[in-house]
Amino acid sequence: MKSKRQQIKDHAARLFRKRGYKATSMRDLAKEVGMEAASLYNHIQSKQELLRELLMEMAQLFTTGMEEVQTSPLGPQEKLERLIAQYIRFTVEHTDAISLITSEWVHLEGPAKEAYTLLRDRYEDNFRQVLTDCIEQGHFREMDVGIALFSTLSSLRWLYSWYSKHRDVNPLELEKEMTGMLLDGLRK
Amino acid sequence: MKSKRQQIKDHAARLFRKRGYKATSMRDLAKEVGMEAASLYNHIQSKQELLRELLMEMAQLFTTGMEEVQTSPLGPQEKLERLIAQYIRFTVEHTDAISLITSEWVHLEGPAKEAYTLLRDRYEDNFRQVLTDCIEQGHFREMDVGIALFSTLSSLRWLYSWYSKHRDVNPLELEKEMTGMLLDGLRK
DNA sequence: GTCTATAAGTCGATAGAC
DNA sequence: GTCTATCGACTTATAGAC
Repeated sequence: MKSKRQQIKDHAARLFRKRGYKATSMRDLAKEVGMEAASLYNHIQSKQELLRELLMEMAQLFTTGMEEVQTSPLGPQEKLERLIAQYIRFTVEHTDAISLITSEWVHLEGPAKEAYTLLRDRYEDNFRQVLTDCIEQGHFREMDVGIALFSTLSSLRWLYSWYSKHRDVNPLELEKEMTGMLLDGLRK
Repeated sequence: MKSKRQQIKDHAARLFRKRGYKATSMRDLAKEVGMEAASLYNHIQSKQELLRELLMEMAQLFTTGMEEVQTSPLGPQEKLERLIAQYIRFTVEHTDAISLITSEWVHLEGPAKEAYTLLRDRYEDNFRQVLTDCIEQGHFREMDVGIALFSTLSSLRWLYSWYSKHRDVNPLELEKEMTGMLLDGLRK
């Protein structure tokens, strides 16, 4: 049985994804949970706290995941494949909360915003390093690493919007298709 | 010399991109333009009108662009390359307004929302058909067209966020890199 | 722990002087 | 065409009864 606090967070993640943080009122959220807006405050401190916790939990997920891959004895190409598979798994398991890391983080206030962007930038730096290693090993084309990183992460970041409309797809099949797309492109 | 109305729209596009439609107040916008909020209403009807016009202009741009490609005598692969190049050109020329088509369209109200999503869905259907033709011609791998479409458009849709931080890049170089990424992937 | 009532502030938009 | 002043609705959050 989920705590009422967790139920509120789950509904908040879903509403923030569908309408955005600013366009979701505490009255909207309360209605979804099945109580009055004032009652929410017996379980949470503020609307901002909901956004902060949801985003920080996802940032922590990615940080831990990156550490696991980085400390593994795998080669760069296997690390990249592992990172892609990991991103897809996170998206399947936390579709609503994952969606917030793409756009809603801009509504973080105070020190939380800096803490969040620090973790995000660190993740991207590590991801970029894996791509650089892949190129240096000679298995990947000589390319602009910045564009390759942006293009790869864009596909992964927007997977949630596709997945939320195709929840029936087999995650393993999705992983195979996405990895093929990113590594080998569209062309035969 | 740009009309004051156009100046307001340009500033609105930039603020909507940076903070989002809901988080941008008419007082914010007025300050950027250099007047009081009430004075904006001598040039525009409403905040919603700003979003509607910005989005509909972009939708029209893509609709016309797709018609040009579809009625051309090119083969499917050349059509795809043309569509990618076109998307990149639109992003370079209208970075702020283009950004809105990715996420801010959800804040459209009334019939405009349906009119917008109709144009968007039609564009995506045509794009999907080009991909399908590419596969049937045998030049492309056998793959899930839905995932290929989503992945390709994700990279293109998020180009604006990368480009707004790298305005110095040569658009032709960008086009070459992006096309290579999408068609041939990361791997050599 | 949930409710009603409300505080305190912001929002989009308008009225009317100049 | 720009301003000041303001309306009415909506916002997050709190106070206090039960």
